[in-house]
Amino acid sequence: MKVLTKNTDYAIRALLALAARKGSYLSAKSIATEHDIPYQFLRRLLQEMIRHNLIVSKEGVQGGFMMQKDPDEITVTQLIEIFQGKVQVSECMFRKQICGNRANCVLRHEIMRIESVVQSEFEKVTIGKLLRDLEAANKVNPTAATIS
Amino acid sequence: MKVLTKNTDYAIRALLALAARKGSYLSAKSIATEHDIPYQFLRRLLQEMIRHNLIVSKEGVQGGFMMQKDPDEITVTQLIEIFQGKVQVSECMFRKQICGNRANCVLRHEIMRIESVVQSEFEKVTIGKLLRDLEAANKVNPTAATIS
DNA sequence: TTAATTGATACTAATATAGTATCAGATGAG
DNA sequence: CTCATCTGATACTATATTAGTATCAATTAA
Ligand code: FES
Ligand code: FES
Repeated sequence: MKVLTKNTDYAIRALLALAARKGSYLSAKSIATEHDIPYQFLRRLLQEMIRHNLIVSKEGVQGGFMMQKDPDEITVTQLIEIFQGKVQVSECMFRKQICGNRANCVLRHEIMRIESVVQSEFEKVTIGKLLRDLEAANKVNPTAATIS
Repeated sequence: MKVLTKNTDYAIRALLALAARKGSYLSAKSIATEHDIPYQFLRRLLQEMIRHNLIVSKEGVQGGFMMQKDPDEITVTQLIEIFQGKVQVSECMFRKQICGNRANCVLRHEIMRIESVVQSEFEKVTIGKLLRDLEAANKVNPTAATIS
C-alpha cells in the first residue's frame, strides 16, 4: 500500500524548493534538474498548484514560479487531496443497495474514524515545518540533510 | 486516495461471514451470493487466506471454508499487508542516489512516523471486534446493521 | 528579434486493480 | 460407484490509475 504517489511526492519537493527561495522566481527546469523530477510532469503539477493558489508564475525569460500561500498553511493533507483525491479509506458508501443503513454499519464506523486519524496526521505536516526541519538539519551538518 | 481496495474489502466481509459461523464450513458460492462478491474473485482471496493460515478449507460436496485463526488475532493491518502489500507512505527509500543520507532526511522522518500511526490504527481493528460490534448492532435493531 | 520561459492539452507507457474462465482433483450423497 | 458439488491452481481479459512524454501557442526580458 503506497500512500503518497509521485504526484504528491514531487509536489512536496517542488514546494520545499520554492519555499526555500521565497520572493524570487524559480523555473520549472531548474527545479526539475535539481530534484530529479521529470520536467513535463513537474510542469503539470506546478500548474495545478497555481490553480489552487499555492504558488504564482511569471511567463517569459527570467520567469518561473514563486510561493504565494504561507508554507505553514500548506499541509500534506491538502496536497494529497489535490493530487490523489480526498482521503477515503473505503469506497463502499458509493455502492447502492448494499448498506441500506449506513449509519449503523460498524465497518463504516471504523473506517470513518481511521480516515480522520490519517487526515489529521498529514495535517500536522506543513511545508513550513518540513523546511525548518530541513534547515535545522543543514545547520548541524551541511552535507547530511537533503530534501529528496 | 483510496486506502482499502476491493481485495481487502471483500476479504473482510468474507472473514466476518466465516467468523459468524465458526465451526462449520461455508462455501465460496454462498459467501459470494450472500455478500455480492464476484465468485471467482472471492475464491482467489480465500485461497490466499488459506496460505496465510487465517482459514482452512475442505474440498468436495459439503466442503467450503472455515475460520482457523482466532478472529481477535486477525487485524486489518494484516489483511492490508496480504492483499495490498506492506503499508508504506512513500517509496522514496527504494530510489538510489537521491537520499544519500536517509537517516537525516526530514521528509522520511515524518513519513515513518505517519506510517506507524496508520498501521497501529488499523491494528486496533480486528475481525473479532467488528463481528461483536455487528452482533451488538443487530441485537438492538435486527434489520438495521449489515456487514456490507 | 529571439531565446527562455509558462499555458494548455493531447498522447503514450507502465502498473495496479478488478473481474472472468477453465480444468483438474477431491468427496459426500445417493 | 458415479456424479453433482465443491476447492486448487492458474491463466486470461478488462479497466483504472499512475507515470511520463510531446507539442505548440503565448509571453517577456535581454
Ligand atoms: S529518504 Fe526519501 S525523501 Fe529522503
Ligand atoms: S457503509 Fe460500507 S460497508 Fe457499510
